[in-house]
Amino acid sequence: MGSVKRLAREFYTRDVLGVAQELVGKHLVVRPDSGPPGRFMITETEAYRGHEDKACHASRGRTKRTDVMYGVGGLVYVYFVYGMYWMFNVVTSVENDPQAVLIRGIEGFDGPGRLTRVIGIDRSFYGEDLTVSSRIWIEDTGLKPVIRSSQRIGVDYAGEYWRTRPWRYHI
DNA sequence: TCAGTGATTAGG
DNA sequence: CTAATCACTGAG
Repeated sequence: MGSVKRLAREFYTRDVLGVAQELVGKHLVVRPDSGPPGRFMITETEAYRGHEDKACHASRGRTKRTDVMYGVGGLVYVYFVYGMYWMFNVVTSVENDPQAVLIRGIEGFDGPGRLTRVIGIDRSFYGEDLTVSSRIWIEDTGLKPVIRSSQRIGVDYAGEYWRTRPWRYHI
């Protein structure tokens, strides 16, 4: 699936703070089993930055769930939470530096659990490679929206310092 | 404000 | 094996 606008490896193998900001305004493309691909502009993201970040799942080490975060940037990290919701994340940085961007909103659908339901992302996307997959990828749009930042949502457990990092980015 | 819902994880 | 936790959502 060779779209010329598909983001390549170099986009993802950078620090998560830059990638999270630049993903806002890009197009997430998801291909259902049959029919045309769905395109959704990313409107909100959050950065989770490796072992030291107490809000990041990888701060408690490498487990079956977090394994993909230790892979190369551009892989998909999906996990299930609260018994109902799939969370969709994009792995960033190089191998063994477990960073990821949580996609929190797409145009028309705010909320990380809502959007995965709408666009049909589930466990089967775990480990998918956005740079080569025919099911899911991200495209450049040329847009550079004005971004605002704020504290991350739902990470009160991480303690004062990590809870207050302004690593949520949105239009 | 708060219940629902079940995978994941740490601990015995 | 058990029990606590959880990067959430929608109803009231």
